[in-house]
Amino acid sequence: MESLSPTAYVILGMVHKEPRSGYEIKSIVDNTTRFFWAASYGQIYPELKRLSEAGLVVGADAPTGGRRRTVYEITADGEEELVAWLRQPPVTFEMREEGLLKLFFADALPREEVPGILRAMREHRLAANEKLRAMEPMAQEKDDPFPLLVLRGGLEFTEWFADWCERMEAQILAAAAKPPPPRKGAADV
Amino acid sequence: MESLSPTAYVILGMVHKEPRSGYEIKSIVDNTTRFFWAASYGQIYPELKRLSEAGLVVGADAPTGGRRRTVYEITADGEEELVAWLRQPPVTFEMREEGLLKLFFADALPREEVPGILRAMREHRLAANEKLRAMEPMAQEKDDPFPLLVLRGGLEFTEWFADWCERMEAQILAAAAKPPPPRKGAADV
DNA sequence: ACAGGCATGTAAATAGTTACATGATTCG
DNA sequence: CGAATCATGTAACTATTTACATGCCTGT
Repeated sequence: MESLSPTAYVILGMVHKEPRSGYEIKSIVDNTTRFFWAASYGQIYPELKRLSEAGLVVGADAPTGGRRRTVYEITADGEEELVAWLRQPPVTFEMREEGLLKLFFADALPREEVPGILRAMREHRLAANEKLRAMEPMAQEKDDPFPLLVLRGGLEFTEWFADWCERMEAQILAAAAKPPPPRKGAADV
Repeated sequence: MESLSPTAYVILGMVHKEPRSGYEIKSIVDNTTRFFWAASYGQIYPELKRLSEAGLVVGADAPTGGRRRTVYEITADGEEELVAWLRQPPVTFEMREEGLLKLFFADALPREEVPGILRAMREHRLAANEKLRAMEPMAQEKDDPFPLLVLRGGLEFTEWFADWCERMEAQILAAAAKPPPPRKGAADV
């Protein structure tokens, strides 16, 4: 059998506890794992079909009124596949942070514009923090402790990051205000 | 003009200070921005061609011995484009962390196997931290302070994350050792 | 009646990685 | 001489997003 795409495991994990529809999976992902693993309809529906063909999930008609709806349940094979994956040491770690990239190249910008980058980054992290905070009550209700643990990691991370932005902004501001130490290129002796 | 791909800006930023070859750009990216913005040959060479056609960079033959080599220099238009981009508020923030995903689904695993996930995550962060540390002297030599600032952010981040993993592992271990509080599903009255 | 949410799906585009082909130079 | 590194480039593949099409149901 072909090896599964990373998104396949998100789906297997999401249908592990109870059968769910593609739509439900998407909305749960958007409210939980999206901060460290996103998935779109364009991935979810085709992947459900593939998983179903591979016998790792089974779909069942579960219409709401006259609205057609298919919920997918994990099979024994799917369960096995999920657990085998969970046992593999995690490898993928990727980050794409446009703010850090801009900061990295900030020398190309007039100094007084640099703090704005950090301010914008900080605001993004604070906004993310609030979204996570809003989810906390939901996660607390469940008897599964791990989503809550991960969520709190997210809270701590966004707080650390926002704080770092603040400190770096202050540092740059302080450096700009103080006597300019030996500067770029020219020997200003 | 078509809007540029995100990777295009990495390239513009990389050739901003001095002309560089595609090969050099790749190796600098691999040693610096890759932690928050990676790029492969498959992106860099075609993108250099596009940027060149758009007049944002100009290529010049600069062979090393008999080995053909093209270095690209940024043009006034390219400079303008880069600065305009730097002034836009950053938007992209993405993370894909297989470890957190596994932790999120860890309820599907026997409890005693969960700390292993955190241990593996921690080791990855510590390894990344060491790589960053090895780069610090290089960054310190330059007169541009921003790459160093970003690098130190990376150091702090990896340290925070490694520490979080350690604390969470301890917490899980402690919870497992202590009297098991009301547990999953069954009412064990 | 209409907005908004539920629900499934696909087409097209964009992004990005991996692997390979090719060939020169340098260093041990 | 052979390995590593410098150097450019492409083809094939995988991943992922965006936007759209379709249609039902619920609440106002």
